[in-house]
Amino acid sequence: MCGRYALAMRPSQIRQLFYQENMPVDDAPADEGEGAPRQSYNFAPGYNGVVYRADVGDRGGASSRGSRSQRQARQQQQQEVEQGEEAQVDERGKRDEGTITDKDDGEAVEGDQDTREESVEHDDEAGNDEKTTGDGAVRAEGGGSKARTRARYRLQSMKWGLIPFWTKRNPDYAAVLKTINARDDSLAQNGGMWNTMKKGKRCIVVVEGFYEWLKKGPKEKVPHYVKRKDGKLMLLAGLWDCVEYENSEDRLYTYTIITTSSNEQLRFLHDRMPVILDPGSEEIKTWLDPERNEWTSELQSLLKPYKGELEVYPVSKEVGKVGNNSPTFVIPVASKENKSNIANFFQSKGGGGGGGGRTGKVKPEVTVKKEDGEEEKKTVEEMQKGVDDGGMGTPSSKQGVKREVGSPDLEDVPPAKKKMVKEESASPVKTRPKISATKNQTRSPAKSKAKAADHGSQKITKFFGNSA
DNA sequence: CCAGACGTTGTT
DNA sequence: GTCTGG
DNA sequence: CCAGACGTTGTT
DNA sequence: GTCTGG
Repeated sequence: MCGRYALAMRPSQIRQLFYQENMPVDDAPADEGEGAPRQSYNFAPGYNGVVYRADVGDRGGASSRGSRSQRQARQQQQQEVEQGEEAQVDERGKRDEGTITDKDDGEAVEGDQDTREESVEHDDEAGNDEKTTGDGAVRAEGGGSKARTRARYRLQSMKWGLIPFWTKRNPDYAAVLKTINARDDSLAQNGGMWNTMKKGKRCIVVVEGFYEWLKKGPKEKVPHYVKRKDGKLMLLAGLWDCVEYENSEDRLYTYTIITTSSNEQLRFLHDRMPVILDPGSEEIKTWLDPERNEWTSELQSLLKPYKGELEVYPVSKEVGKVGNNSPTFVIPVASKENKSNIANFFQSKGGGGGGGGRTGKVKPEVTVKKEDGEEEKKTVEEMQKGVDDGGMGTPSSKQGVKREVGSPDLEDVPPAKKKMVKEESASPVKTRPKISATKNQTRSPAKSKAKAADHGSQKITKFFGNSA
């Protein structure tokens, strides 16, 4: 499902919005430069996106941390969890209380220093511009000398398509494509690829909205855009990891987006949707809590269909072509029932459609930017070619309301990045696979076991606040 | 013991 | 159809 | 996720 | 890295 989304905002702007939601950002990537997140209304797998996470260190997973004895202790805990999951939650909470300032989450004595130093170095490589303390904690604001420490949280640039830390060589594209999403029911199972990350490398993936293609026939697909009705950033539950290929010094950070069943509102469009969490909510705090190092039913229960209100409407087919990028991709396209959607949009925007149309009789015109820098002008009519219906989404398109984060800002179209990141690096790879043997088309044996998400919903609270 | 998978969506 | 690129 | 390419020999 | 299959 979630295989394409919109994120046109700069990290600095995202940081500001996080601040308003009382979500601390102790570090963030630079807006521009090598390794900076891509700003695009057509964000695709393989791009560098914006991820929010607790600063637990790159090795901050449940598996590869701590001394041998600590690990054994954890295994014991894990067995307990398997035996009696429900009862375990409470005990977990108690344990956490005692470890808030203890920094017991694994980074033991030795080798600790190295890890932290490296972590700081790589922050620079990833385009982060602020210095870090590297200790994964920070003084709470206004606490005076008695200030307690709280976990550090950071925005970070990472690549979409998770590559596990144990991976030896650069995986092919098909493999990466399979890890742009992680199923909630896969996380519910005990073993498997997600096992280490779900314990210690949970994150939030920052988007403005995502695209889904409605199948209207065997051949015809109509892209739809989905965003929050309240205009806030859409925060998706995710996992991240950091890999260092053999014979390489470089660390590669990647992420995946967790999917679950669709809610009622999106059912017409697709049967799956990303897990959406509300900004500033207790759920996000729980999901990112670095002190939770085991997978519990509490964490699993966060992965449920979204209960809040979304806005869904058909958009231009131009978005289908990767490399196209335009703010028009997130505005509704006219349907038979509502031919004037787009014209209304441009008029309400104050008559300047992106260097295109004037108000009045002139047809609205937009500019579609290719990633290589070329530009192409199109009238709205042209853009709607082939789009007939799509009425079910019922776009409301009231632009006047507040500042809608998901709405395009035509006066501030972020410059499309011209350079594709050349990854390959020092690795033979890709060479001459011309004659490849037939790929394995193994049928998926429908794993599941799907522990149906229970219905419990949590309320939004004040949040992270300064310390706890 | 070693070797190999591990992940998703969609479509039929 | 299958594979690659973004 | 979707779109688009997918092939060879020989000659200059 | 960890688990499964042979």
